[in-house]
Amino acid sequence: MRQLPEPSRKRLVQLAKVLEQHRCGEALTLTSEKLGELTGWTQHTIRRDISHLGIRCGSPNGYPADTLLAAIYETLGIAAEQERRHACCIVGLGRLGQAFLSGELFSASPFVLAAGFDKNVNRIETLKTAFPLYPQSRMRGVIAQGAIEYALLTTEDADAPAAARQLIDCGIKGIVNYTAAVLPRGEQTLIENVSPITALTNMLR
Amino acid sequence: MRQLPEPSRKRLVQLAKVLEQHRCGEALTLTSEKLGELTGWTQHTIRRDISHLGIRCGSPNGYPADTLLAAIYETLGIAAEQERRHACCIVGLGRLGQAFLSGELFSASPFVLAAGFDKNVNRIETLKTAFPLYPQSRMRGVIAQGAIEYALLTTEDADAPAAARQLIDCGIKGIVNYTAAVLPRGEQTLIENVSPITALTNMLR
DNA sequence: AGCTGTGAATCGATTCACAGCG
DNA sequence: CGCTGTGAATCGATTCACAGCT
Repeated sequence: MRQLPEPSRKRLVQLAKVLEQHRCGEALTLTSEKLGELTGWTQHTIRRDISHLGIRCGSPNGYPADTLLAAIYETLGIAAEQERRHACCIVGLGRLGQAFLSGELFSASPFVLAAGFDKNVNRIETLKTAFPLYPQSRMRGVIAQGAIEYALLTTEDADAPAAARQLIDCGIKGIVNYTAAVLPRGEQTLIENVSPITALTNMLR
Repeated sequence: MRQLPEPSRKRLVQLAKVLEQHRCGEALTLTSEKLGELTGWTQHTIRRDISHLGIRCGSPNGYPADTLLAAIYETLGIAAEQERRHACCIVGLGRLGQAFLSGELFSASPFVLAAGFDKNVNRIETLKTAFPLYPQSRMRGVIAQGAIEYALLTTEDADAPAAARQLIDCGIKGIVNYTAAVLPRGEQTLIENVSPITALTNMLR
């Protein structure tokens, strides 16, 4: 099996969500045409993406939804069965960071919030959370000890590059960047930019 | 001038941010190599992207930062001078939506928050904001009247598809989707998926 | 018969390589 | 001389077209 192309990977993430949404009560099999309608991609693209999974579960009435979903989970590394969880942390506990603190957002996902960091010690003493909060200086140790893989970056824009550099030095696998700052790049650290400004600017035309 | 390729557009958005960060005090000209270091892309890619702008401002010491920035703004449609503002709204005023309400986030951008919507009337009466809040039923009228172009979608996942359909029917230009739901597609409506779960799942490997 | 799955063709983006310019 | 700017080459993803399966 060849390495999954990046665009296909991202589409499969969406496709998995579509299948989850359709899970209960809906048709048990879905054709590539139907999946195309639901996602906005062509049936060609859908079929190619699915073929990357290396299963061969198609039939004249389409793909069995459950088999397909399982195969996507498998390929993406979300092996549903084996209950593999990925630990995440939040860096920056301002207004935006606090919105994620409840952790409910993550309850139906393979991710768990395991720690929060802020440079303001006052905040970490005041806030009530289901997981521990630490001053940013303790980042390295906590990330290593807790085997934390990913980070949500929700600091002030001005503090973001420095915080990102720390995270990269800790060997974090990926940073979801909610700030408008452009972050330094690390060899092994992936970055997804999701600041509202960036997203909106991307759409301008 | 040909139509700007989508990948180049997105890189130019980032490049503009890098130039803004370097604006004060730093070198007045930047070579493609330097820009490459700052962004993680190759100098080839950078030069190609800049060539799409159709200016010819390069020299052996690189590009003049201010000219370059102005050209990017021009091409992206953020004509800094003419103070063209793009009105946005927030749909869904739960924890996450409220984090955006202050609108400070948008102050250094060409975007302005012009309205908020929630299906829960209680919320729109309780919250204090610098712009008006409405029940979701009034979306169509408010969006038309306020010439609102873009929306941030921060409802519960379950309510997201319906809200998106409404927005698409209103002819909104783009939706920044903070929910994990996969949204229906409209002909003229762009969608950026920025839910934490989606972003994290994209990075899994 | 109608779908999938996949080689082959196409299309578009990135990279190379070098001419032209400051 | 060292950079930019851009045709040409390469690389990768999407689309086409059809063989194979159910």
